[in-house]
Amino acid sequence: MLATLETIQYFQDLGPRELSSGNVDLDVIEEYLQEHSVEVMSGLCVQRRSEEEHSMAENSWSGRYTYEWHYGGISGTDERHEQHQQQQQTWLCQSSPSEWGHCQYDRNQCSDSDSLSTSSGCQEFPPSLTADRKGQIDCDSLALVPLSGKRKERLFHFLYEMLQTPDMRSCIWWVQSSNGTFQFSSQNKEKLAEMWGRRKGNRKTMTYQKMARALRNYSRTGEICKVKRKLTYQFTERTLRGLRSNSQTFMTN
DNA sequence: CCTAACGGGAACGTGC
DNA sequence: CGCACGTTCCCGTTAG
Repeated sequence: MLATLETIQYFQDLGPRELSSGNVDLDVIEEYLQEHSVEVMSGLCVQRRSEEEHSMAENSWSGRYTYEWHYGGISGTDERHEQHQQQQQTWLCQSSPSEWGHCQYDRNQCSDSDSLSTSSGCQEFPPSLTADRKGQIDCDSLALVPLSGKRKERLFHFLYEMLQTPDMRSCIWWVQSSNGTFQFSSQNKEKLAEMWGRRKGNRKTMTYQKMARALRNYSRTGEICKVKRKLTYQFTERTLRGLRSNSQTFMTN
């Protein structure tokens, strides 16, 4: 929590010029994220352990998908679990079915970022700090980073984290955050891929091509699907729900 | 025709 | 050791 706020402050401290120009050194951001993500998680775990000494085992996994992991600090009590479920229920009710075209790209809904002049109301690019700050940065920033311990962080966690990081918008941004559609920058997608590779500690440099292959596999598992639009993907409803409820829980505790 | 992006089979790596 | 699952490699295809 504290670290999350510090993170926001950190990016704010970079100054408006760098933020708006998108020229912030991505290495610096990555370095910062790596350093602090560990702190965030360990901090939460320590705090939680002291609060709920006999809660569920840390990092127990109850489902098929990684986001169904329950950190000790998240779903410790039945009451919390209920709240968690209610949250999901609420989310389900709020999201209109029409927003979930089951990964069918609908030109009427989303304007193509290549033709930004066409306004549809759902296009969230070009990235405006105000749009993001009022809607997302306050609640989700980096909360999903710490898939600590036994299970490796997965690509879609990383992407979601990047999508919540304002300064990564030169690499990746929401096309329509309400339905989980996001898009990679044609210019900076390789940079993002490299960051992913380095975070995983790969021997070889990760490329967008390889990262996209991993993304395609998500369509089989129903976690992310491809949108018929250049460099654009969509978190499935289930995935997005899991990601959001996780980050919300972090913030509210 | 060229290039960027996509698609998918198969090999590889890793945790259990 | 074997299995399951996620990642990476590689190459053909598609679209602009």
